[in-house]
This record gives sequence, C-alpha cells and structure tokens, in this order.
Amino acid sequence: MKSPQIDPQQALLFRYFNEIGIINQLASTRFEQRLPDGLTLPQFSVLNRFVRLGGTATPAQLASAFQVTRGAMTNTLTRLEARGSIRIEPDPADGRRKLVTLTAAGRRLRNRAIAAIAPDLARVAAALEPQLLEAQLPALVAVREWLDEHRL
Amino acid sequence: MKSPQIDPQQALLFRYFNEIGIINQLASTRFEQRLPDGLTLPQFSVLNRFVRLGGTATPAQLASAFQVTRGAMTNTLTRLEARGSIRIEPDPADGRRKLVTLTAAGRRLRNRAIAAIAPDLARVAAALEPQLLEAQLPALVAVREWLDEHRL
DNA sequence: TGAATATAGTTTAACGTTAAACTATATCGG
DNA sequence: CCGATATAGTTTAACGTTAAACTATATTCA
Repeated sequence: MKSPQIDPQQALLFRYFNEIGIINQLASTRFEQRLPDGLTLPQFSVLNRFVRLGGTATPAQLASAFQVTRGAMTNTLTRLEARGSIRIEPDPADGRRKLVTLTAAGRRLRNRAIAAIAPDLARVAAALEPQLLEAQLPALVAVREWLDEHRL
Repeated sequence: MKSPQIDPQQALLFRYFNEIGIINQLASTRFEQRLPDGLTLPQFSVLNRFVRLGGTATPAQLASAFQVTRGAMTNTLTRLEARGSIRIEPDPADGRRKLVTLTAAGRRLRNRAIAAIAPDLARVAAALEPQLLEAQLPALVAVREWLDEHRL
C-alpha cells in the first residue's frame, strides 16, 4: 500500500521541469498581454524571424525552427496571412512546398510589437541581472538540444 | 524604413525565454506520451501533489500552487473527478469553498503513472547530468519568483 | 445592520498545441 | 518506367490555457 518512493534524481527532474513550465507560462502571458492587435507570441516569433534573418522559408522549415508540429505552423501561418503580414506562395521548384515571405505590413507590425514590449522588457532585464541569465544559457541550450535530438 | 535595433539585453531575454519555451514543449509532450490512460501532465501534477503533501486543498489553493487561472484548475479538477481520482466536496466551514481530496483510485493511478515514466526519467537523468540541473535551479527559482511577484 | 467590497468557483469564447488521418507531389530502386 | 516510399502540407478532434463575464457566499465598515 506504500507509494513508490521517487528517487532524488527523478525528484530533481520534476522540480527542474516544473520551474521551467511555470516560467514559460508567466513569461508567455506577460509578453502576449503587451503585443498589439491581439498578436500572439507564436505569430510574433515568426514575424521576428523574418525580420532578423530575411529571405523566405517553407512552413516545414519554420515548424522545425520553432519546434512545433507542422499542423501548428499551418495554423499560425494561416492567421498571419489573413492579417496580411506574410505571403504564402507555391514553390515553383517543388510542387509539395510553399514559400513564405514577409510583407511590408508584416514588417511594420513586428516593429510596432517590438516597440510595445520594449519598456517592459527593459524592466525585466533590469530586475533579472542579465549576466545571471547569460550564465544559464549554455546549460539551457544543452538541455534543449538533448531533448530535441532524443525525442520519440 | 529601418527596423528598430533590439538592444543586446532584450535579445538575451528573447533567447532565454525562447529556450525555456522549447524545453517546456519538448519535456511536456515527452512525459505526457508516457502517462497511462490519457492522463495529462496537469492532471498528474495534481495527483502527485496530493500523494506528496497529503490532506485536502481548495481549487483556489491548487490554482495558486501551479500558477494557473482558477478556470484552468476547474477544468483539470472536473476531469479528475469524472475519472474517480479525486473527490470534490463543499467546505462546511465556508460556503464559497470546495475541498478536494485524493481517492484510493487516484493514488493508484498516480503510482502507475510514476512507474510508467520512471524508466524514461532515468534515461533523461543519466544524460543530463543532475549536478548541472541542480546548479541551475536557484537561478530558475529566482526568475520564476520575480515573474510571479511582478506580474500585472 | 445593511450596503459595498472581496473572495471562491464556474462558464464561455478564442487561441495554440498535439496526434493522427489524409492529400498531393517527389524520389528511389528494381 | 512504375510501384513503393518519403516528404510537404492540411485537417480534425481533443486537450489546456487565458481573459472576462457571471453567480454565490463572506467580510468589512460606516
């Protein structure tokens, strides 16, 4: 009738991923509340990617870059296109593919979004000590990469 | 026509929360795939809390503990009750409140869930070097606490 | 004591997500 | 060259989440 005892390593993993989950929840809702025009975080992330990296990308490439399923990316891209922020065209070189590009309106929307969240982002940065976050980043990347490469 | 330049601090925050978000996504789906009977992570988390801490709790206390809205907790508790894993009763001392308790079946389900995820959890723990995760925890807790105390 | 306010919980609408089934096009290999 | 397989993308159903409106009960205080 006794409950199985969780060994310390497993308890550590639980706590670790639990903290990660709560941070994600708090940070996501915090940012989304400030994004203009009901823009969501996934939508903003796609726009931001195009401004930073430029060029075009296929839906599958975007899904892979953001680690979501292609179905989820279809959803995000459909909404961004309906909003006029991106253009989706068939790839002339491969009939299976589509090519996604940012529109001028999409670029403007992204810039407005950046401006809208900047003040709060500055507040967060001031409180959280960037060097502390910076120091954590390599470990986070290692965890993310392992989970990505060893999923089932 | 130029895009606003994101300052380095803001870029760091973006990368940081982006890594957190992807880890959360990968870890959540990984664990949920192994949970028995279509048990979800939030449902398991509630059951696990009762096994570890015992006693009773109100829906509001649970919502606060897991940092979700009360509406989300209502949803989780309704499903757990429908499954027979918990009992929800009115609080005789305060007509606004309800009291949630774990059933014997709920305890068994949680124990089966622990058993189901243990092998994979051990694999993750073996790969991710527990001391590396342990070292990160205080910083994660600090970030989580700041976001929790300074939300709007 | 009674009105204003605070707290507990539920409900609804809208969103993102996954998994799985499905269509369509490309590539591979006998 | 054609059948088998791989890849790209979409659709659907089910879930969790938030925000906001709503009901009900407690508490505060004038």
